[in-house]
Amino acid sequence: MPSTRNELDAKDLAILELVQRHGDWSHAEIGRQIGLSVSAVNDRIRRLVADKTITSWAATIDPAALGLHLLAFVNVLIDRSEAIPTFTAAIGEYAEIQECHHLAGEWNYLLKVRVRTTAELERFISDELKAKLKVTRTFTTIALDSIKDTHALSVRP
Amino acid sequence: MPSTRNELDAKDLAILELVQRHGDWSHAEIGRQIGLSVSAVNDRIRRLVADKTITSWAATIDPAALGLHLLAFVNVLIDRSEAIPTFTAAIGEYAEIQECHHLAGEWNYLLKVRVRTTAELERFISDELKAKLKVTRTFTTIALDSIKDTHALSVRP
DNA sequence: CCTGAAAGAGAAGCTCG
DNA sequence: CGAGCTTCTCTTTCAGG
Repeated sequence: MPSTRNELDAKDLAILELVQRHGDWSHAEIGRQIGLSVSAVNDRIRRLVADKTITSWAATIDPAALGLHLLAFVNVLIDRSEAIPTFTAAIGEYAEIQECHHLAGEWNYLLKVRVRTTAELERFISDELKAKLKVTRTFTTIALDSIKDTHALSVRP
Repeated sequence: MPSTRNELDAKDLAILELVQRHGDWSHAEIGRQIGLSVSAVNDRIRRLVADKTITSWAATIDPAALGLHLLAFVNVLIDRSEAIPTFTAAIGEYAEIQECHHLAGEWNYLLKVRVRTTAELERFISDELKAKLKVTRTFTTIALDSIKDTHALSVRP
C-alpha cells in the first residue's frame, strides 16, 4: 500500500469543491454538475474518504440557535512548560473551544471560544484556563460579527 | 409562519450533537442512539433544517491533502472607513480566507487564512489585502499546529 | 468509467397508544 | 406527540464489462 496519497485530478477537486459546501447532495446531483456517472462519483468519494482527504461529514449549526451569542478569541500564554501537556490534552474536552492553534510568536495558543454570555466567558477563563489548566496569562478579543465563517478550503488545480 | 424559532428539547439537542459530528449517519442509526424511531428523527431533522438551526451540510477536507500547509491569522486595520464596504464585500470571493470576524478592540478584523506557502501568504497580504482592499496595516501570526479545529458547537440543555 | 440490478434510505401517508 | 407500518421514490452499493 502506498504511503503517499494519490494525486487528486480535476474531477476529484470538483467533487471536493461541491461536497465541502453541499454535503447533502446526492451522488447523482454531483455527477450531473461535473459530468460523471453516479457510480464514478461514488467510487471517487469512497476513495477520498478512504484516503482521509475527506475526514468527516458534518451538519453546520447556527450558534445563535443554541444561544451561543458570544464569540471570543483568547490568546493564551503558558509559562511553565510542564503545564503544556495537560493543557493540550484537555482542550478536546471543552465544547466551548471550537479551535485551538499553537502559534509562533508572543502567545502560545489561540483559542476560538463560543459561549452564551460574558459571565460565562469570564468563568471559563478564570476557572478553567487559569485555575485548572495553569494558563499564565490571556488576552481576549471579542468578535462583534462574523463576515465569513466556514471550513471550506481553497480547491485549485 | 412563526418568526420565533421553536424551542429545542433534549432530543433535538441530542440529534444536533450527533449530526454535527456524524453528518453521514442514517436516521436509523441516529434513532438507535437516542431512542427515537426513524420517522421521528426524520421529522425533527427536517424541522431543524427548515428552522435554519441546521444551516448546511459539509464534508470536512484535510487541508494538507490540498497542499494548504500554512495557516495564518491576519489582524487587519483599515483606517479609511470608506474602504470597509469594499473589504467586507470582497471577503467572500477569497477562497483562502476561511474566516473573517469583525473585532472589538485595536484591530478591525481577524482573518483565518490558508495558503500553500509563505510566498503565497506574502502575495495575498501585499497584493490583495493592502493593494486591492486598501488595508492600512496587518499583523500576522503563523499557526504551527492545530490542536483542535472544528465547527462543532457546545450543545447543552 | 459505464451499465444495470439489488439493497438501502428517505418522504409521506396513515392509524394507534 | 411519537411509534409503527406501508408504499413510493430516490440513492447508494456492487456486480461485471
